Amino acid sequence: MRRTRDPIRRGAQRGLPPAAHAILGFLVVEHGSGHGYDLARHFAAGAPLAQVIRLEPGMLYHHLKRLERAGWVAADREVQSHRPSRRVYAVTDDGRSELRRWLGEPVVQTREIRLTFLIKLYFARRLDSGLAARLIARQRATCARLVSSLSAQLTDLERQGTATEPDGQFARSVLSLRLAQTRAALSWLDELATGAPDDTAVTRLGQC
Amino acid sequence: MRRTRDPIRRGAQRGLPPAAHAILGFLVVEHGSGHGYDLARHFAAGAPLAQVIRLEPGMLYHHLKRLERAGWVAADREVQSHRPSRRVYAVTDDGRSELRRWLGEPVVQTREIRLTFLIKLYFARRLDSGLAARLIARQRATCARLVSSLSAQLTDLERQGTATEPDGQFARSVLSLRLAQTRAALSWLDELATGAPDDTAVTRLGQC
DNA sequence: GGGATCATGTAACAGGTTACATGATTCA
DNA sequence: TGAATCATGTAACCTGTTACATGATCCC
Repeated sequence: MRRTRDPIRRGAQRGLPPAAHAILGFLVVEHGSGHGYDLARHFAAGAPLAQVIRLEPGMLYHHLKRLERAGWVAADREVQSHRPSRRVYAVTDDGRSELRRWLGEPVVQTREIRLTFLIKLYFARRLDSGLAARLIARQRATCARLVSSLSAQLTDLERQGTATEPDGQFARSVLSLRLAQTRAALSWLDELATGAPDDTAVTRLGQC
Repeated sequence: MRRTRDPIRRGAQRGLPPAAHAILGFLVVEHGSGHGYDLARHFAAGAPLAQVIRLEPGMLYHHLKRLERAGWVAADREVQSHRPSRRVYAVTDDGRSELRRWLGEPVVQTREIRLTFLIKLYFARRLDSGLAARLIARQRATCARLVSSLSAQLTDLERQGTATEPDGQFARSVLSLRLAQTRAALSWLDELATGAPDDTAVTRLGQC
């Protein structure tokens, strides 16, 4: 007897992935609507976001369908003479407020800075410099809390004196890597906020 | 719009993922053989590698099958009285040399340090301290090259003077984040090699 | 008697990568 | 005449996550 599984969507609870939000972002930047082929250019080699996220046409069209299902965009078929007809997607009010919410929210983990945070930064800067400043400030606070927490954990580990045993040594290495990466992110965020050159930020790292 | 296509990739056998190598590593550490249930303990909460990689039983058994298909382990059914019979996997000679090869190879990208490199470090230290020293040295060299390359790119960007335009500013931010993260990894690797405390390494960052 | 432990898996779902299908039109 | 552009997808194949199936024995 096969039991049907409780169809509560685990995936729907999580928000859509950063790629979907990037699509939403480009639609808003381009006056609120656009079609797949046109959007693909923003992810092709040479485009600024291409250094951060890769998005093949297949996935692009997939995300557009998902955005439509979520009610953040509305599709309309546009027939052209001498050209294949296209699906034009327009951002809805829900889509706009979702993008705004997402752009203001910092990422929780340091490793997400490389992808998700950079995408947020790109659109926040293009759409609203105040929002960008707020995003950077909140991300800074999140990273600073993480640095405190990691420092405390590292101190605890050293107080336990297990750092000389192999497993303790490894645990210490893991924490110290995380700490180093998060501190680097923190000083990079300071740089973003002030526009100061790189060397200044590196020097500042020694003081924190 | 041109889409660059790489037709060679199809049949090219990618290596097994870091999780599979971690399993191989534990088998070697535990005298060359073991079974799934036992291996699962090394990935359960509280185990040292659990801070780095998460591996549910389902994936663990999946990887064991793949290791067997690759010829790196050989399975044998062991019947026990009073206990369910188990599949005991023994590492083959091919498996041993593959592990050794993998453990000596540095990771190419900075983001792989958080997962793949830490796993390599864990097993290299447990199996052969000379191998660990070599791994760290080679990873250091790889990161140092990356730092040079990223610095050069950043300098180029600034020489072009596009850093004031929105897209140029973004490209600069992306590069400077990568540079900061790779520099942090580099000084962490120095720490690993010397065993110096964290503060020393942070100070040293200002000099490089 | 009931939960924890031993032991190995499968099913369904989620998400991404790579290659290719389709077919018109425009341009060198 | 054939390559590139316009435009939207599908198919096959990976990896990974979560939950559950199965059934014994050990410990309280």
